[in-house]
Amino acid sequence: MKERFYKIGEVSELLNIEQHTLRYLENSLKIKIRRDERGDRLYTDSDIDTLRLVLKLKEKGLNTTAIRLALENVEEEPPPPVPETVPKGPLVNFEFVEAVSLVRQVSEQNEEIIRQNKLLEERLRLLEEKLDRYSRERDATLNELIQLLKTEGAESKSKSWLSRLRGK
Amino acid sequence: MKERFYKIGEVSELLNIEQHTLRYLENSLKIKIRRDERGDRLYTDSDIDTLRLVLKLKEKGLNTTAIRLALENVEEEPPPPVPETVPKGPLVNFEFVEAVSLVRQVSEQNEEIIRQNKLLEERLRLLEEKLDRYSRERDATLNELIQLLKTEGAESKSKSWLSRLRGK
DNA sequence: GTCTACCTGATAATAACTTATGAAGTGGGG
DNA sequence: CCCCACTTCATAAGTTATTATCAGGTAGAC
Repeated sequence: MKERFYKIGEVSELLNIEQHTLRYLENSLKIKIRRDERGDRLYTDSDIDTLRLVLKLKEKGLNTTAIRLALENVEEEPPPPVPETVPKGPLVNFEFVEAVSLVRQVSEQNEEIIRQNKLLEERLRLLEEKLDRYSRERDATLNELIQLLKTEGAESKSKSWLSRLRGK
Repeated sequence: MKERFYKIGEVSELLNIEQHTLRYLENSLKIKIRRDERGDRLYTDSDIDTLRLVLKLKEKGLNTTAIRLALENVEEEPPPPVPETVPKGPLVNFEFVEAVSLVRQVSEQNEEIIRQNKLLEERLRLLEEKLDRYSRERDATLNELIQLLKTEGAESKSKSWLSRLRGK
């Protein structure tokens, strides 16, 4: 648990970065580094990890702003596994929180609409089926009628089918 | 469901960006924009949304790479329903970028739902029309038939209407 | 006292990124 | 035929970001 501190010279060698670059990063990224009584920087292992990350992101081509943003969302979040509710970090990350909650909200609405759509869809399907059945029935009925007319009509037995029709 | 397309000139005015800047963004961000037969760019509403987002991120100071990253996490998965929980960080806990991408995702989903809704509505309208037509037709036909049966059938002049029916 | 390792602030030199312009060409309309 | 609104490719110009250097200082070690 003994915290180990590195001076800028060591870090510089360790990470192969010029000291002035380290100072530059510290400023531009607004990274806070401890100081001793004399004002000399004291880098912790964690700081070095952060720097390694920064270097990686830089390689990827992210600019200072993006890296700073990324760090903001990292620094304080390693402990909590998956934050059930909207993450904290209220100090810096107002917009982030906002975005997340917005997403939640919209997502919920979306789900609701999707549910309703499903219901609608089902109703629609039933209706279509019904209509289909109806039209088929109608065809059948008419065909039947026509058949009757053709056969029985030819025999002049009009009475019979007429009454049958009326009976219905 | 009618997709509306904008030419670069319109988009330029709409978003207040020079056309060459739009082309630059397209290249640097590797955004894909549809073209017509002549090669002219056709921007969809979704494209414009994307551009708005890009502009916002630019204002925040993110560089091309960062924005591209943010967009990438989005473009890929439009179909997946609603992410139940906010996904965990991939490479580096880059939650902000993810949030942004989530927003895009969700709003895309939103559009999709709206599209589906419109489709459903259209189907419903067609069905109603169809149903109307059918029932009117059916009534008409049956009435006609019944009329025939009542009048002519009663006079035993089956031949005449039967042949008429056959003539049809 | 001189070295070494650090600090700050300012400035210079580069590199990278964005935006603006120009040239040359296409196709639709009036 | 010319104008308009596009296209591409290339290049210039303008901005920012990053890296390097220099100057002037402090404190501990030998």
